[in-house]
Amino acid sequence: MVRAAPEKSKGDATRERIVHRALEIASLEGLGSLTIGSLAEDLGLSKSGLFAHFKSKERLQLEVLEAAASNFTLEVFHPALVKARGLPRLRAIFDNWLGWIQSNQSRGGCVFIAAAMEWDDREGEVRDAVVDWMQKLHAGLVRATELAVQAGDLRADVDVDGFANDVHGIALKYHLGARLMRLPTAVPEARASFERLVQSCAP
Amino acid sequence: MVRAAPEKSKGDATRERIVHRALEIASLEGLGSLTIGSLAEDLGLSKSGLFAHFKSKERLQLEVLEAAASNFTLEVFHPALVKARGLPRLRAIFDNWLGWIQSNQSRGGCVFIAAAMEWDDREGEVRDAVVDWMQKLHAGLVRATELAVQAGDLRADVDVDGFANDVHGIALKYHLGARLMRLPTAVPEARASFERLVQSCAP
DNA sequence: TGCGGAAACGAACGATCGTGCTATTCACGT
DNA sequence: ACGTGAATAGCACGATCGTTCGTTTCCGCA
Repeated sequence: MVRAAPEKSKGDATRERIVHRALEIASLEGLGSLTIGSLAEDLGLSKSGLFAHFKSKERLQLEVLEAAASNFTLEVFHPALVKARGLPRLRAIFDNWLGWIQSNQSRGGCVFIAAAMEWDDREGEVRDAVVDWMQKLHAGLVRATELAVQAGDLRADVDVDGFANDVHGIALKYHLGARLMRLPTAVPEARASFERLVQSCAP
Repeated sequence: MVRAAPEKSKGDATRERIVHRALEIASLEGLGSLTIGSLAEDLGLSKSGLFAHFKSKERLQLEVLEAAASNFTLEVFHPALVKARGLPRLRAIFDNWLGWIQSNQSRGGCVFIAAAMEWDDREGEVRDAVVDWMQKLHAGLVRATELAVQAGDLRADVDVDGFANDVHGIALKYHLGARLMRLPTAVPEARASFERLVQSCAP
């Protein structure tokens, strides 16, 4: 039978469970180190039973990225929409982003950043998906920056693309400081960098 | 026999050859994806013959990082020493850094950045080595920034740690733009970010 | 209640992983 | 020139990788 929208069958439930756990592991060990065998054992499934849900490992990786992308917009962009257009919303996006990267629970860092470094010299659908998401992220940052300019929170002559790049750079450096270096000062340092950047663009 | 300094035996020569090629591959595929079998085949050696030089894969990875570190100081920091203390030297370091990341030859990006993302949630000597190098990199950037302050090129009240963080962030974002996104505009954008940062700290 | 298809399993495959052993080849000092 | 230790090769090991196939279990509808 061909179902239409909600997809609530038993298979879809475990499939969701698999992707959810796979995202956690991929965040910790990297999307490339994600292995079907250990993932199946971790979930109490058989290797072949898990594999049957996706016809290939690459498909699993792509669904993991898809889930991560939807989580990102849900945890970073959406909550910021309640803030007023302009600097408040921009700051909320940045703060949520820091929280997403740190993610005090078991999740380990932004899976896209790790995947971006892992796949930057490879080819294939995984790489394409990461590139695509990065473009959307950049577009989102640019849009928020433009609104801040329109709101008069930033000078009218700021390079919105450059501003988005700089914010992204601060987030990347924060990822290093918080996760690799495990610096307790990473959050205030990142916030300070952000505020300095905003200050330098203040009208 | 225990030799002292120059180490010119046959074994050391091939050992050097191995590490050199291993660094190239690790830059392209990632330090974790580096495999002894394919590396041996690539060099025309037997797997066991190559393995005998290092007693473990981890040791090989550590020597690769060591070689990368010495390359970095040789290509990024040392050439900048001919420039005058202050902003000229700082700018030279940044430019050399961009060149190191892009590295128009077969080498693929900064192996430390990739390793940093790959090992940020693992434990072991490789992680320790990456952390150690990152600290030294930060110290080098801070030192160059301090000299720029002393030279009067930057305001006396700038947060040198924060400045170093921001420069590092710009370089990280450039890595993404140049390698993953393959943007031809990555270099001028990174330079523009750097100049904006300097401008915002000008006396 | 029974039936049909979806879902999960068990076993096996070829390949490759890192790592030990032993044997062979080579370079070099006496 | 020879003998010796370093350097490399050959082979095998257990483990694990992604993937396939055939079977079994289970859910949901008639």
